[in-house]
Parts: sequence; structure tokens; C-alpha cells
Amino acid sequence: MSEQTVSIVLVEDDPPTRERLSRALAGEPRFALLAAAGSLAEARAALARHVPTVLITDLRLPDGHGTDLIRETRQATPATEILVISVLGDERSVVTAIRAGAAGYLLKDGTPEELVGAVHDLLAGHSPISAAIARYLIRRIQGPHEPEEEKPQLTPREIEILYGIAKGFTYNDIAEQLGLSPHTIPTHIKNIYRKLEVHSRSEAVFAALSHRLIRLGE
Amino acid sequence: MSEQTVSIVLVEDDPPTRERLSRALAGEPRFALLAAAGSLAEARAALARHVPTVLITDLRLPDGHGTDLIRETRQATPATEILVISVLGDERSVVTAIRAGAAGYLLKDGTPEELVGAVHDLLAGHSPISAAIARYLIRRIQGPHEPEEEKPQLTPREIEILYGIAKGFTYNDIAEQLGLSPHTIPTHIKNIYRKLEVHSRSEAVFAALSHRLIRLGE
DNA sequence: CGGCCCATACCATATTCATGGGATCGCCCC
DNA sequence: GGGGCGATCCCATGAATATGGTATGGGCCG
Repeated sequence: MSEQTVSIVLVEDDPPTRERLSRALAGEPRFALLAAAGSLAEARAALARHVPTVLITDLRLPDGHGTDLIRETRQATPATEILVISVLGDERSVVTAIRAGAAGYLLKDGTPEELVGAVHDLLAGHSPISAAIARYLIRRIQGPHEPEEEKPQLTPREIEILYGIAKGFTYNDIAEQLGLSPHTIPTHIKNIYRKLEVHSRSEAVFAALSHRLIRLGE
Repeated sequence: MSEQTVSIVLVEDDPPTRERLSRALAGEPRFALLAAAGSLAEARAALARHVPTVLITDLRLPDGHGTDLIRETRQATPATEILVISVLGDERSVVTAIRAGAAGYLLKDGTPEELVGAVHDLLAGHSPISAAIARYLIRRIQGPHEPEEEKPQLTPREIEILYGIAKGFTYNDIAEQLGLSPHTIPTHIKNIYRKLEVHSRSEAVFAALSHRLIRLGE
């Protein structure tokens, strides 16, 4: 990727841990630790002076939350890769931090080698993630464990008509598009209403989208 | 988690690689390699006989695709943890495999220790993921890089009314709910139509959902 | 073959909507 | 202080909708 120096800003409130992480980073000659902050304020001050290649930050800080720092850094210097190192392994923390712009997330139980490796991963465009964390991401990707809820099933024709309704067409428009008699449309719509348990076009659109019977997309 | 034996089925078409992985797993006394299959057919036969604790599989197989195996196994024996080991690092393969039910995904360049560690991670309910793979997941979580498309912006009042429409309420219903005069509703709706460039209630609901002005959820 | 469901077609009526007007009252900003 | 805009209110009319019927033909399946 490059033989150049990798500048790093480290944010970690616990002094012994901060020391430990600093030493771990110092083990790699190419790494230049620009600053080691112990609070959000210190971190902001450091980031105002330096633009690091990598930002390594804790989430729980004495004067605020690391996700704010992540968001700010993403805004100010999007090229900076952000690695979270935290003891917080709950889903909310993880997802929030990643949404804020973190590219990696390690739990605090790693070895020095793992930390150095993680930074290298980041520079290679990869995303070092502790296995315990990754499970959350996997679950997110797999989607909300659909309990195969019995969705009210509509016939293909009814689906077509629903799309017509969603697009705001009138009965006559729909009839013309589908090559039907205008008198046929109300019957289909009546059936749709019954199946979806609704009583108006707009409610039907909303319900159909909720049940994923039709999809968004213009 | 347990001191019991961990039964494993391995699926990998390349004989030397299969040998290498088998040996890596054999290094752990608690692991019992039930079968080492070289094709989808062999894998299915093995899984018909055994129900392993962990299934380790390649994606590209001579007689089909590993994701099918993953899907089948998820269906048949949901308790089996599934680990993908593949050279395929593209986003499609990764996401498809995970959606199919894989709980871990390693690239094929790992050390024997990493493979054994990954299996232990799986048993602990974690998700071992190669850093190169994880970047895709992160990006998915971070959401479709919103191009900050200027969505037509509605006033809070208009949003409220839109929800009313989506739920199928009539003008009078909405007016009553919001404590407004029934005569006020049409005016708001006219404004909504203008902003969304639509001409009916149902189309407005559809457009509003497309633009994420209102959200699904009953 | 008889039954069930989908798709189709038609009629009638009361309700609701869409849309054109016009109008008042705050609030913010230049 | 004037202009813009959001929010509110009111009226009127024609168009579209919701909803109750009834009815026919074509598949599919036991």
C-alpha cells in the first residue's frame, strides 16, 4: 500500500490501557503516534492540529461518547480510517459506531500483534472485526429473522392492480393499462381490501408495502 | 461451552487444500472430522448420515454452489454452525452466503491456528470473519452511501397528515385526530401533492415511502 | 364430475376526494 | 416593515371511490 509513515491518533480514557495500546503501536516503526488523548476534548484538540491516517478510539469517554468523535472525523477528514477499541460489545454500541463511520471494531482483549495487524488491515481497505462483534453484523445482513409470517396472499392480478393504485392511477387508467373493463377493477379492489383488511386505496398501498407484497422503486 | 466432542463436516473440492484443512482440524483433539467431502453430492450424502456441530464449506464446487448446501443445512439442522472458507472475496458471494445462513466467512489464506480458532469462535456464538470480507458487511450496515439526494421536504404537519392518509383515514378522521377543522385537511393535502408531484392519496403514500418521508410500521 | 378459486364483467348509490377559489395569523429574515 | 411561508379555516363542484349486489368462463384437484 505504501512504505510511508502511518500517523495515528489514539483516544482511550484509561491511562494504563492507553499506555498499553501506545506501546503496542510503538512496536511498529512505520507507525507515528501523533497524540494519545484521554478525553473527547483532548481528542478534538488533537484532531484539530493533526489529520491522522488512522484514528483509534474508545467509545465510553469521560466527557462524552466516541461515536460523536467518529461522526465528526468522518465529516472533517473522510480519508481517515477509524478503528473502535471498546469493552462495549452490545449490539447498539456496535451498530451505532459503525453507522457513524467506524471501519473496524475490536474488543479490548486483543494482543499487541492483533492491534498492529488491525491497523494494517485498515490500511489495506479491510475491516478488522472481533468475532464476537461480527455476529451482530451477520445477523443484520441475514435480515430480521423473518418468522415466515403468513402474509395475506394476493393473486398476481391483484398485485398488478395494487401497483396501479400505488402509482395513483384511477380505475379507468388501470383498466386501460391491463386491458380490462373498467368495471372489473372495483371487484379486484374489493377483494384486495378484504384480504388486507383495509378500506381505502392509500391504506391498501401502505399495508401492501408493510407485508412486502409490493416493493418500492420508481 | 462444553468439553464434548465437536463434530465437523468439511467440504472442499481441491484435494490438497482439503488435506491441509483436515490436518489443521485434526490438530485439535476435541474435533471429530465426520467427513471430508469433495463435491456437493458427497456433502449431501455425508449430511444425510451425520448432523455435525459445524459445517465448513467452500463455495465453488464442481457440481454446484456451496450456498445451496448452506441453505439446505440451515433448513434441515438449524443448530449446525456454518463456516465458509473460500477464495471468493467478492461482495456478491459473501452476502449471498451469509444470507443463506453462514455464520462465519474466512478467506483461504489462513493459518491452521486461525481455522481452529474460527471453529472455537463459532461455538462461542461468535462470527469469525476475514478483515477483507468484513468491509462489505460494514458498508452494508452503514447503509447505501446516501447521495444526499434532496428529498422534497414536508412540514411536520404535512407528515402527520401523510400518516393519516397511509392508515386509510378520511379527511374527517384526520381532522378529528389532529384537532383541526375538516376544511384544513384538503389544503395540506394539496400542498403535499404539489411537493411530491402526485395527484392522489395512494400515490402520495407510495411517493412518501419512496422518499423515506414516512416509515413503515404498524 | 362437482366444487373452488381466479379473473372477468356489469349495475347502483352514498361517500369521499381532488381542486379551484379566497382568507387570517404568526414567525423569521433581510 | 414588508415578503415569504407554514398553519389554519372556509366554500363549492365535478370526478373518483367504496361497497353492496349478481353472474360467467376457465383451470385445477380430489
